[in-house]
Amino acid sequence: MTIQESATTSEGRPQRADARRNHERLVEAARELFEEGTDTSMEAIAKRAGVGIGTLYRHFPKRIDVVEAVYRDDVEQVAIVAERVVVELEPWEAIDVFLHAFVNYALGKRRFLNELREAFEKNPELKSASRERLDGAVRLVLETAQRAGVVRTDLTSEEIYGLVGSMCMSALLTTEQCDRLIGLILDGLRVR
Amino acid sequence: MTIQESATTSEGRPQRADARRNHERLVEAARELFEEGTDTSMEAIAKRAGVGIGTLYRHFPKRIDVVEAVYRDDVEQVAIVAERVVVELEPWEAIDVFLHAFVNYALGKRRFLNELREAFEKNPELKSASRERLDGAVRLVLETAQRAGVVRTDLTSEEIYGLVGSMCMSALLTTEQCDRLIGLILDGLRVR
Amino acid sequence: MTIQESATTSEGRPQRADARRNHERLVEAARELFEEGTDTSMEAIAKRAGVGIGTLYRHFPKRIDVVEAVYRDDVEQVAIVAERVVVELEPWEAIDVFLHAFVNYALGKRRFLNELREAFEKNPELKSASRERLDGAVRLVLETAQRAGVVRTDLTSEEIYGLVGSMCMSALLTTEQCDRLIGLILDGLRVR
Amino acid sequence: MTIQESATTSEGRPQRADARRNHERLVEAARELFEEGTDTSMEAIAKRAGVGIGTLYRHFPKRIDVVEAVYRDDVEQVAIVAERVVVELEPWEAIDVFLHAFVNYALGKRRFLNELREAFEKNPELKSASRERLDGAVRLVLETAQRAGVVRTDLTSEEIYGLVGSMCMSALLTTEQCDRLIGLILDGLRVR
DNA sequence: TATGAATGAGTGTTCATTCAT
DNA sequence: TATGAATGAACACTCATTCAT
Repeated sequence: MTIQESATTSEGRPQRADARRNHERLVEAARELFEEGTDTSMEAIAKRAGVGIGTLYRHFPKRIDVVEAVYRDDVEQVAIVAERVVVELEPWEAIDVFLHAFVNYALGKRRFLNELREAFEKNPELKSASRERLDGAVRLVLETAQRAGVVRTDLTSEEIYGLVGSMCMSALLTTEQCDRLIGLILDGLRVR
Repeated sequence: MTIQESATTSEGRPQRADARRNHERLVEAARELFEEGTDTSMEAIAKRAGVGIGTLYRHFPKRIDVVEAVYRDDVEQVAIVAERVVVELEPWEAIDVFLHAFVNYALGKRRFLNELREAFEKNPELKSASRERLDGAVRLVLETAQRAGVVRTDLTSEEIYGLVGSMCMSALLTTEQCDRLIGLILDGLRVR
Repeated sequence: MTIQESATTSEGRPQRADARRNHERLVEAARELFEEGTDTSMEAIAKRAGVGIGTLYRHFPKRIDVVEAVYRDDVEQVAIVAERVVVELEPWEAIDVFLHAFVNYALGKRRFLNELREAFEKNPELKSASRERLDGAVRLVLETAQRAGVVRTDLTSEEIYGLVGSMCMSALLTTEQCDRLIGLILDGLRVR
Repeated sequence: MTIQESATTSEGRPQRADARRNHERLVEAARELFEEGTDTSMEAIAKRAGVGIGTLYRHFPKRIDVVEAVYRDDVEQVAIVAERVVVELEPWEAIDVFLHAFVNYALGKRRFLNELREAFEKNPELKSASRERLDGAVRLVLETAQRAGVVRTDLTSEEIYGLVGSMCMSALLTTEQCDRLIGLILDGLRVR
């Protein structure tokens, strides 16, 4: 499901098949553990990925590099969903499905926020790049719906993204409350 | 600004002046460090408060007790601001000032979220109690403005609270963006 | 049951009734906690005795002073039992009752051994004095029985005392095994 | 002197030469410190073994695991002595040498008792297994001597073991007294 | 190259002891 | 005098990171 599936990359990322395999496994393992929230040590990540701690460090020299890799992959996956719903579903259905997917997805990041903030501070490029990618995804879905006349036009993707995304991050709302609020937002968006 | 200023409390909180002083200092030190986000060890809190580590532990036997104390105090302060603006300012000004105060305030909690979530899990009473207090504060301001006819009546305090509060928690929004979004929300609330 | 019941002591021990009362309470509380074995902090002792930690330190400036006081009191109590059985019971019954009492008593000291050893090292007088007192007690019972012709005469009190006392201290024997072994020893002692 | 000298073990103990070396060093260091009795912190054990604290924890995740390892090794060594004297010495000499060795050995455990008791409570298997091993060792020596007709036959290994072993544990007996008492016991055992 | 053993600074927490009230 | 608040050294234990095999 990830996007970097080519065997070689310009920046010299893993060539050998097993190395690439390990890279993916590690990101996946880290994602799962970050979502579970507890005991996310480097050791635990390596173990869950089924490799030695040394191998983890070969791929990601610092802990924060793991955080960054997970987040880049996360963003990529959301963007891919956007691209998919736009071509596969009706405009309104697309935005409905996308927002709920986005919410469900984002909810898994709650425990990950402090690490993420740190990653942003150390590497501002990460923030701007993923920001753009996410904005693009939301805009893609939103503007398609707006062009089809099913969604209000006085809202920017950034505003939607800000409200929805941040809402999901709150420690104060339950999953159910988030879903209900999304319903409210969708109601507000719809042209009747 | 805190509310418990009487020399004795019914629940048996510290009576001795120096003990009360230390208690306040510790909460204050903890709040500052939680806002700064990094290096929030018990040692650091005690040091910033200017007391020995043992004193910190006498007041708060577990780390999570510090988190809880800071949060309770936080909630109290927000509620107090609500009560103050309602009597001191015009209805619309009150809601405007309150929401911006709330936002500025909540922004300081960003780094504090994971700890807070853990505290909620360990002590559900903390969540419900502070939830009620906050809801009450927001409702006080909102309903006053609604009765004065300056704010739409089709919104509940809970919705306001949910949107605003969670927005502030996002790692993805800058302080400036939050302030701008608050402006948008206020615009949406106003009866014109 | 303790022996120092006079209101004044040559060495300047507590004069005031409440102080003496506290002293006794503290020793009693400490004994109970040492037997239970866990969490025998100075704080816990003071609490169980119903006094403040400061009061504990007024009576016993160092932790080891509590250990010493408990042990002196222990020895005294055993000696008193010896003196009592000798006058109140038949010779054989006396030794039988005494040894079982001694065993039951000594079993409570198991968790106390390391502290005791330390006390001996810091204050050799404690060891020799209590040693003498205990030896005297055992000898009193033993020799009375020997003179009455119901117990073998080729054993010294020291040997009895060594075997029985140390047996009780073992981590390796259960209470039941200790009782059984005492039976064996009594069998061996008896003149038939 | 230890028994596990093969490079690999069935249960997955450390394979790497340096790891095995460290394991042994750590047990040895811990034994020495437990015998000395004071200041037996994990830090002190690691230091004495010449490794970092992390290495100690890699080998023994909890303090009690060190206690257990030391005790298992202790028991093993005593058993090995028994097996050796039985084949290398005359029956009476064997029992004489063995008991004195046992005593000297056990005396080193005095300061170790409370830790040991805790280990027994947490892991009853430890108690039963080592108990069996020790009983077997004593029985081996005793029965060999009994079959050779040099020792009384009306004593079980358990009784010997109970008396001798526990005697050594006493805080109240000096090393010399223990040796003397062993002499007495040997006298009592001998068939004349 | 992959592995996992080694490292040690850092963390939460305890507790004997001191001292202000 | 009795109280309990304050102190800080010490402890068991964790984990990111380095390095030998």
